[in-house]
Amino acid sequence: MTDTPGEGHNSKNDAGLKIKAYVERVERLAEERQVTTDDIKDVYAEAKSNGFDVKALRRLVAQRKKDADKVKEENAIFETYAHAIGQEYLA
Amino acid sequence: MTDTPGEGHNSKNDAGLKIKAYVERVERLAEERQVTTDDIKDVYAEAKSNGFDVKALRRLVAQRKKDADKVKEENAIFETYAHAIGQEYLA
Amino acid sequence: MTDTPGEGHNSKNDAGLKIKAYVERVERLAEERQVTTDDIKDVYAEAKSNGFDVKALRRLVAQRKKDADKVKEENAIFETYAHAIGQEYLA
Amino acid sequence: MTDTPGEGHNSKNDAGLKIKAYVERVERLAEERQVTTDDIKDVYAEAKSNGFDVKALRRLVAQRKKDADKVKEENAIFETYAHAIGQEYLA
DNA sequence: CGGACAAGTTTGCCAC
DNA sequence: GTGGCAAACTTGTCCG
Repeated sequence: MTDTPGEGHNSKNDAGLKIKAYVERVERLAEERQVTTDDIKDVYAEAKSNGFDVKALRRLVAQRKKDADKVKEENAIFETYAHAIGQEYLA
Repeated sequence: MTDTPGEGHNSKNDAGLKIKAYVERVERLAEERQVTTDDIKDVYAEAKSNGFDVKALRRLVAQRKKDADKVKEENAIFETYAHAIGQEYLA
Repeated sequence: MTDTPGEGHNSKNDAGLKIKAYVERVERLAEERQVTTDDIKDVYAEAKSNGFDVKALRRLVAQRKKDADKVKEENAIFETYAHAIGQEYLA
Repeated sequence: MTDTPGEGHNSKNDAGLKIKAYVERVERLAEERQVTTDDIKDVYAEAKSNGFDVKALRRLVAQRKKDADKVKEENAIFETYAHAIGQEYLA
C-alpha cells in the first residue's frame, strides 16, 4: 500500500487533487487570456498615439464581427423607431 | 465637561463622527440611485414584454442624449474608416 | 370612435406613441439618477472643503459595499457547494 | 517614385492601410483569445464529464481571484490612508 | 430565460 | 485648464 492506510480507494483525497488540478488549469488559461486582452489594449493605445480614433476602430472591429445583414437589420429597426418619434440619425 | 475627559477640543473623535456621517450620506444616496436604475430596467422590461426591441430603444435614448452633431461626427469618422478598408455599414 | 378619426387601425401611429412614451419615461428616470449622482458628488465636495481626503472616503464607501456584498457572496457559495454535494451524494 | 503613381503625398491611402492593419491585428488577437476561452470551456466540460459540479468550480476560481485581488486592494487602501494622513498631519 | 462573465463606455482623478 | 490614466458602472453576450 503506497497511500493513506485505512482507505480502500481514497476517493475523498483524489477528488481534492482533481479539483485542485482543474482549478489550476483554468487559472493558467485565464492568465493567458489576460495577456491577450492586454495585447489588444496595446494595439489600440498604439493606434491612438498615432492619431487614430479608438472608438471608431473598436466599432469597426465589432461590426465586422457581426454578420453584415444583421447590422443592416439592426439599423433598420433603429431607423424605424427614430422615425416613429420623428428623429433622424443615420447617414 | 460633557465629553471625553483629557481632550481639549476632541478633534480625533469629531473627525471620526464626520467621516461616518459623510459615508452614510453617500451610501443613502447610492441606494436611491440604485432604485432609479432598477426602475429604468423595469421600463425596458415592460417594453420588451410588449414586443419592442430593447436594444433599439436603448440606442435611441443614448443617441438623443448626445448632441445630434456629435452623433453625426462620430458616424462620419466611422464611415471614413470603413471606407478606408473598403466596407460599408451605415444606411 | 375613441381614437384619431380618419385612420383605420392606426397601428403605426400607436407604436410611435408608445416608443415615445418609453423613451421619455427612461429619460425622466435618467434625469433623476443624474440628480442623485450629482448629490453624491456634492457630498464629497463638501467633505473635501472641510479638509477630508476624498479618495480615502471613496475607498471606504467602496470597501463597505464590498464587505456587504461579500456576505451575500458567501451565502451563495455555501448554497452552491451544498447543492453540489446534494447532487453528488443525495440524488 | 516608390509609391502609387499620381498621388502627391498619398496620405489618404496610407491611413486606410494603417487602419486595416490595426483592425487585422486586433482581430488576430481576438481569435487567439477566443481559443483560450474555448480551452477554459473544455476544462470545465471535462470536469463535468468526470462528475464535478461546474458551477462550484467556477465559484472557486472566481473566489481565488477575488482573494488575490483583495490583497492588492488592501495595500492600496493602506497607501491611500497613509497618504491622507500624511497630507493632513505631515505636510 | 436568467444569471454569470466579459467588454465597452463613461466618469473622476492626477500630472503637467 | 486639459489630456491621459485608472477605476466604476453599465451594457451585451453566453452558458446553464
